[in-house]
Amino acid sequence: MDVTGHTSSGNHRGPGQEPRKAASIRDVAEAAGVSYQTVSRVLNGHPNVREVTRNRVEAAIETLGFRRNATAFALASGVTRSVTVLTSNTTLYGYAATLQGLEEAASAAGYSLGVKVLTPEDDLDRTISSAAAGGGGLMVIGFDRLGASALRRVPADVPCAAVVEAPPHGRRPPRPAVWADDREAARAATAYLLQLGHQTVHYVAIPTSVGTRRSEGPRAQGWRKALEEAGITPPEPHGGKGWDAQAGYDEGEQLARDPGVTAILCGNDELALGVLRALHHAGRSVPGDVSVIGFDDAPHAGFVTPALSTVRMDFQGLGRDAFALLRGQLESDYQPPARTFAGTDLVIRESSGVTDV
Amino acid sequence: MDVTGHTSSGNHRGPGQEPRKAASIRDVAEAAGVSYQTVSRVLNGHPNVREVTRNRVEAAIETLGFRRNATAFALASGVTRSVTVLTSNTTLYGYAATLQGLEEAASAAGYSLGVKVLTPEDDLDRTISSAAAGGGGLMVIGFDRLGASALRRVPADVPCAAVVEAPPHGRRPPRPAVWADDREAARAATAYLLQLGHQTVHYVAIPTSVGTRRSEGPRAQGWRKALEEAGITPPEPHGGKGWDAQAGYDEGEQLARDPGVTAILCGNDELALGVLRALHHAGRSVPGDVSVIGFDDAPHAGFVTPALSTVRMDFQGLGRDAFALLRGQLESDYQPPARTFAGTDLVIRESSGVTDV
DNA sequence: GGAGCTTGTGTGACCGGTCACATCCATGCC
DNA sequence: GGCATGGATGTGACCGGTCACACAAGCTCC
Repeated sequence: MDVTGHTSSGNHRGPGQEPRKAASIRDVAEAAGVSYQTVSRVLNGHPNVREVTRNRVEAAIETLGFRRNATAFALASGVTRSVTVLTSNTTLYGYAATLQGLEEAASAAGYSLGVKVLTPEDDLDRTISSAAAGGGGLMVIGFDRLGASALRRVPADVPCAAVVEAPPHGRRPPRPAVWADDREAARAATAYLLQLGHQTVHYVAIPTSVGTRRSEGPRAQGWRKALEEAGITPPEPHGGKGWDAQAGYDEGEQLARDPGVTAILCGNDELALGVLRALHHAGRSVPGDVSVIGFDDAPHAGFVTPALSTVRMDFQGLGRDAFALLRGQLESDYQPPARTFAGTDLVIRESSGVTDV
Repeated sequence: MDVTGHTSSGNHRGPGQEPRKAASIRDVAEAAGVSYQTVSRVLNGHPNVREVTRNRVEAAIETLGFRRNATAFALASGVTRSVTVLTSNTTLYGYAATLQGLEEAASAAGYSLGVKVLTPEDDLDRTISSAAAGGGGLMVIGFDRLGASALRRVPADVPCAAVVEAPPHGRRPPRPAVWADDREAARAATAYLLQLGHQTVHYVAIPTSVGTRRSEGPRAQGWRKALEEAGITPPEPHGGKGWDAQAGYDEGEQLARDPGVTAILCGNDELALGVLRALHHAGRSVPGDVSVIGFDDAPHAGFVTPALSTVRMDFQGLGRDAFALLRGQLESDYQPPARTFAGTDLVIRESSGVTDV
């Protein structure tokens, strides 16, 4: 079945009507019989305008359908109130949720939000430069290599804040940034699985922002640390090439073949879903034969069967905090809250349990 | 477990360095020993500039770290090349995918993209007005009531295009718009279920952009039509209050209690996931006892168990086409492609099957 | 050798707002 | 009555670019 859709592309402009230019404050001024400066005063709510004058101007604004030109305003006043988000992805849950937090915060502060999706093909420097030319600040979602390298390339004179993967101990990101402690979260999740009685825990990695080895991301580090603390030699991590369920399925097929695999930590819930599916196909029950824990707590995680145990992340909080950090650079009198955001949270559902072995 | 995160908010400005203003073309001109106009010519690749002069200017641009002020450019040239998307949601699959298509198209055409999330609380007219003040066009995602009413309120002189629910037969949306024929898609999906041997098909609705009755959306209409064509009186539709899995679960619990329910069409995949979960809890097997079909083909639909049969929608194509429609209004010499986009596609996986009855 | 064209470059006005300052007028006060 | 005060309004410059046009120098051509 392939049903074609429709498009309605009517030119919704009357036949005789000219696409006449938008009214400026001077047009309004003329219509109201005042100077353009008075119109400006009315627009900005300046107190020293007589009641009658104000009314006359407001009437003129109404009849002419005047809207203040934001471009001219920005140029003349030097106030931009806009930020652009640089991200390599907008649909994956972690990114989308961060973006949402960013948007909420920006909107609440009266900022407009631009979004620029980074692709490996385009010239990063050019992209950044044109995004920065807008005048406002830059926000970078640096969960992956593309985002991280974009962050590194932002010129020093451009206001910028980022949300990133937890940086290696003692190392600071190139710009003001916020992050969640997913290293510790991964450690705790792994420790929990060991405590359940599993001999070891396998890891299916997400791509990471740092290095090329898939074992280097903070989640992988936390997993490794938990194993080492328990005196277990970490097995070779899987994955690291993709974020989606298909990637998880591919890795899951391999893992399912190994009877020694009884516990799997996944870098995100999509991967976990794929792993779950592969285990199901291989006839291995979850959590009976294998425990699986995801990461991020995507909206559907609790509704698949078996319901996915996972680590909840406060992506929206991350977005909000990162925006506050940027705002602190943009407005000299704004003090970004120093609070650390709400952290991570291990949520146990059905996909993890005591091993049968 | 509650691990707090960190924020690194260092002021990455050296102690002695002034936050000195960005260089303008006149600064560059002075540094290169030419007039500002010559700098402008170099920036715009004007041919009539001597090789040596060009090099000198480019060197000055490099040393001063000059970036052309996009605001001033927009004001002076009258070219904006930016569009703002008005949407009530950014994370739900259909919205996110549409947004992605929009962004791709905008980016490819050299436009920057703004996003403004609509909430029931904020003043629509004010929001629209401030979004339109940017100068560029407006794109509205009108899948729901909020989006649809925003679309209706966009002033006639503001360039605008939308992606909407399929409008009622013969009716046109208030602005140039694109849509998928989900009415027909729902009809086909329902007909397929009937053909499998089900006596009737129940419907769990998504909220819709039109009217208040949950039966009025195009998907509901298609479902109803298929039943009527088969001489079956449509049962009362369920849902219509939410988009997410929890809403689906709530409706699924009710449906699970009714042994007469053997086939369920859901307004989206999230709802279907919730329904699946509720059926599972009630001990009714899918597709053995009940067939379930979703809508949208979200990324995880194929990886849940049982894999979800669903209707694939080309949201990205919708986004691209809507952008082309807007671009046609913004650039007088740009002719939007008249092609109808790729349509919907019923994808059968595991959650639908022949009834046991 | 000057008219006429092309090439390279500079000047002034303008886009649509804001800001600093000047002006006009009505008060209040001594 | 003279003067400081302050409210209401207007004027000119400016933000950082672009555009239209002027103009000088070099070249061709008759």
